[in-house]
Amino acid sequence: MPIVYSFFKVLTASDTSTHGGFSVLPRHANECFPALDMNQQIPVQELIAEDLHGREWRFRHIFRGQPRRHLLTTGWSTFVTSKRLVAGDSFVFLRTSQFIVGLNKYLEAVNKCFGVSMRFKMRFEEKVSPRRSYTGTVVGVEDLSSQWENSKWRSLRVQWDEAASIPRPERVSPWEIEPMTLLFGVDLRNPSNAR
Amino acid sequence: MPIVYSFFKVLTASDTSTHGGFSVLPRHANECFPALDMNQQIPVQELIAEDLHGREWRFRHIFRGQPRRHLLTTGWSTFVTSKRLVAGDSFVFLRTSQFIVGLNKYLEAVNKCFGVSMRFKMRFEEKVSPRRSYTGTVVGVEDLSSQWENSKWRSLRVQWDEAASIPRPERVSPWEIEPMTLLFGVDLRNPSNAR
DNA sequence: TTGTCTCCCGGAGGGAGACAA
DNA sequence: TTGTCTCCCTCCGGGAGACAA
Repeated sequence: MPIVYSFFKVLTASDTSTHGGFSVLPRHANECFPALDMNQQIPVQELIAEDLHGREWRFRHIFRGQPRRHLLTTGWSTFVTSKRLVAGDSFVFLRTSQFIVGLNKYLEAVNKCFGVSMRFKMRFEEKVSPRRSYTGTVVGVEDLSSQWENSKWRSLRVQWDEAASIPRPERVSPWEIEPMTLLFGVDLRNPSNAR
Repeated sequence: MPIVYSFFKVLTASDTSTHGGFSVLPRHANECFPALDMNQQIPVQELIAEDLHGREWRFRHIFRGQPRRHLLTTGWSTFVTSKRLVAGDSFVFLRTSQFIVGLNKYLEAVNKCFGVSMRFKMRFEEKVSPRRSYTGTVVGVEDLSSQWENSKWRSLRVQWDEAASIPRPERVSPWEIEPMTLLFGVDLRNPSNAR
């Protein structure tokens, strides 16, 4: 499982003030940001981040001040006003991770209410398989682990229709699959039926 | 019928620019604004106006410049940005008038769709009558005049339940009255029934 | 180490008269 | 007469190091 680099900080009054930017703890910057070129007198780079809605945010990441520290300056204040952040709010930074799912994607998936015996289709990347998608049936809905009750993460036990040469999971998350419409037992999207 | 003082102007580029205010034609200012104290070197006063949503707007009305002219300065630019006015838009100024009805009040009233035989209640001002409200029935829905087709103005012909010592109109506008709920013929709001 | 303060400077914009159509 | 221009000056706020907890 890949390591997830992330940090989290409760915003201070200075972080959310109109005068200046956001100060980053050195450990956080080292772990989570691309390395700065420390040969420069004042090391600077542009960071591009994405929020859970898929919107892009650009921040100037600079290492300056006496003593030296990591700061996010240009771009930070528009982020603060746009998100209406105030001192005391929390700021979470992640690079990408499989545990992060777009909010809309998640809400859509949860709305579909997958249940036992429901038919579904799941896409695979082209690099992984020559076929784009495989079909199957939900055969169980249960927590993956008692440690994470009511988590939707890999909550669906599935049975695949056909054998395949590529490895496919026995459990999937609702946002990984698409439900298929059934009408009187005839699967309208099944390729064996005329379209 | 009272005289309605009003003016109307197509906004110029200067009126909507960020630099400066709104210039008022002298005739308009004389007819529609309270008179300025012309003994002052630079006559100034504050105008308080209300939009159709009932929201209050304050403008500084000043008579200055070479040659002298009437201007609305402080408060005008927030009005422009808030209403998203641009050059070419029209600006209408009225003092109060019985023909001006709040937008929400109007929309609500139109939504109620008054029809013949509907029961209603109408409030009167305390100065006019010791009773606060009288009930009646709508007996006709028609244009007040063929000159103003589909106007809701006094479009409802009504019959009052009881005689009263005060003069009451034979025709009312939808926004002047309130519909009363009827259930199996029992008027739930009629004072003669227990509440 | 890191939050706050203060200073500096540039841009936005209000408010004034100049000026011209 | 009245729309536009330009100038002036204030205010806001980003961005820097100073400083202290």
